[in-house]
Amino acid sequence: MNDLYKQQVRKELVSWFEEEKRDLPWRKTKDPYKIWVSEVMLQQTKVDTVIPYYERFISKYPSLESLASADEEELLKEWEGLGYYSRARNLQAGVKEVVEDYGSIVPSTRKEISKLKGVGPYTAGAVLSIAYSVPEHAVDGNVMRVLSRLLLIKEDIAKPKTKKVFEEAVMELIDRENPSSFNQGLMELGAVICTPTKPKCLLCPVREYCTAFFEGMQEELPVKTINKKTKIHKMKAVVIEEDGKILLEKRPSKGLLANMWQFPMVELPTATHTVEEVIEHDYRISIVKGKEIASFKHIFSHLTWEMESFEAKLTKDKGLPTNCKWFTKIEVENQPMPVPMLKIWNAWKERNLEQ
DNA sequence: CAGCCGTGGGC
DNA sequence: TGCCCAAGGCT
Repeated sequence: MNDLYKQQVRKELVSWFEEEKRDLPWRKTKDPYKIWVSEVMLQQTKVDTVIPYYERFISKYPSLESLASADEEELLKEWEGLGYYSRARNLQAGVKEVVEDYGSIVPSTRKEISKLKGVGPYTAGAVLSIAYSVPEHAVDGNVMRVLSRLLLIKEDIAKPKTKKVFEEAVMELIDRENPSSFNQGLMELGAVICTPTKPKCLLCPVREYCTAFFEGMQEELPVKTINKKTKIHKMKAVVIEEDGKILLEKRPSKGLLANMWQFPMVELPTATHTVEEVIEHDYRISIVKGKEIASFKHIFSHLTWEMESFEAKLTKDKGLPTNCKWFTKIEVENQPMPVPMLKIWNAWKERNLEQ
């Protein structure tokens, strides 16, 4: 990259971004806290999905202090449906660190901000450049795709080691006068023009500087390996109503769907045992299975639940585990539940509470 | 480093 | 339908 090339790319990218950028809620502010919230929500999540969550979240937690003192269950409820729920807990933990250790001022150096829980290399660079105009790299999937094409970088972006190549490229190319628009410009370009398939090269502001376009290779880049099949888990859940209350179980604080609530659920890999038997063993209750509620497949990033759910009647209670609790139907609505549980709950309500 | 961690949408 | 994809971080 010679100096003239870099200057031209910066100029075209920044001016394109400032003229064409989408009107998004988090682009109305430079508040480091709000930028931080948006960046965490946007991790592996589409803009259109994030918008309503962001609006509700900032409305409920407008400041570092308000989030720091938030109730964790309420926080998770705000996050319900967004996925990757540990993001919410890590965000709050990071915010608490800022309030307690940094006088409620989000740190403005990579070294300091990177110490915060949930703030990795990307989020650090994004907050620094967007909120503080610090010329730091913010390399995500978009940036790797755009730069792999612009600079004809053929290394496998699935390998963690490769990210360093792109971070170094950004540090060389970045507009030090306007790192905010430069970094966002790269991501915006990746989102609307330099898309994974069928990139809109004829609309691209840096087309004439793009090596892959010159070579006609834009569709072949970036190089990315990987794809593993998800393992199937056969899950059976039961909705148990007793004296107008519903039995829920809180999941462990680590691992899949941490701290979320669910209906009592067991995995039956083989047909060796019945649902009733395994429920009795795991929950120390006896039940009689009733009508089926909903059956569906729920695909996570690395595993699949083949769900079946049933109504059930309680016949004996030998002392529930401490993570189980009875809730009124109103209270059930206020517990943070993952999407597959919401599906069951909605199907159950439709049958039992309407007319 | 590799595996884990959600969800919804596009083709 | 099946697979890929998205503004990643943690362990």
